[in-house]
Amino acid sequence: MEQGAIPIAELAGGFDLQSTGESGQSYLWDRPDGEMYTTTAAHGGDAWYETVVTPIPDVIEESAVVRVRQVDGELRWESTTDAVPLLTHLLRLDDDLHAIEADTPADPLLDSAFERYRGMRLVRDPVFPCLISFICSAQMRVSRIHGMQRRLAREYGDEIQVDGETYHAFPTPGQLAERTEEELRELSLGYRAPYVQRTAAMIADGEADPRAAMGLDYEDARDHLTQFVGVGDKVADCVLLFSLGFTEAVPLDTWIQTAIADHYPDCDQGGYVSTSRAIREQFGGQYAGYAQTYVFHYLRNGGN
DNA sequence: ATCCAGGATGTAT
DNA sequence: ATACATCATGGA
Repeated sequence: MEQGAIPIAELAGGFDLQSTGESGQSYLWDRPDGEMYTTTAAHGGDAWYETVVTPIPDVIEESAVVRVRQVDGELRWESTTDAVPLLTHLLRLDDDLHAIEADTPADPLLDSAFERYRGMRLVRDPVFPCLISFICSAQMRVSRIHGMQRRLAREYGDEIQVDGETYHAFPTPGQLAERTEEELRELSLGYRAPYVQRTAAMIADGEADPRAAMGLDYEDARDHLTQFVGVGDKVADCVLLFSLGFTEAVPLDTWIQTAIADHYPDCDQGGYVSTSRAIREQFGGQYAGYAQTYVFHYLRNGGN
């Protein structure tokens, strides 16, 4: 594989690979050391993370294997292609974290969360794997969501052999659409199995395209995504934030609902849409999703 | 054993 | 629009 390194010092606001990779944004990376989600983020870490990326228009034309680790102030990578534009895309390395933090309102919770996980970036997942990941996320723990995506890739995705190692791409819409609900239940998807199968079929059949949301205003984009089975407002917000580049999206999950109750009670407007508007403004508007992700990771790790 | 996890759906009001 | 029961699974 090709190799290279990106100096962290060249990235505005730095970078923290472990908090970016293990904060419950993306479920498409894996640690070959088997320690995903097992160690606290306290000591940073220098573990390898790897993923298989299927073609992304204007970024990569062929499927690629990418491995990356953070050590000695560098982001070192191995890949079947030039990983610099690919990692820049997937890990949003061109975001200016200084500017984003400066645009985020100061309050005790946000200050603590940004300080604790400085260098954490949003991800930009491929949209179909992201959509399936968050359909699977309903009432499920982070580590188990990750396990589901690993099993889907291992059972139904294309195999790629590189340097004697076997990698598995995430299945395409067609590959998932041709599985039965019963087969997916065998992977412990539970009641989410028919949601995954039916959404994959909608996309494979050309009935709907999640990428069409990219050309819409934020709330219209969210409504567009809720047409998929198993996708409500919250999952739609996750796809907008972690795949489609809507950095203003604030997914209202259980942790953020708790944060609203404890820290921003005036933002509780009853329904999802109006509460979303209020917390989005509370978190600074355009990059409110960054604040959401810091708060989520901070609170989920015990608020310390 | 009982509770809970990055919620969504179908149904009734 | 809003309220409610129901939906699998496995770890604490």
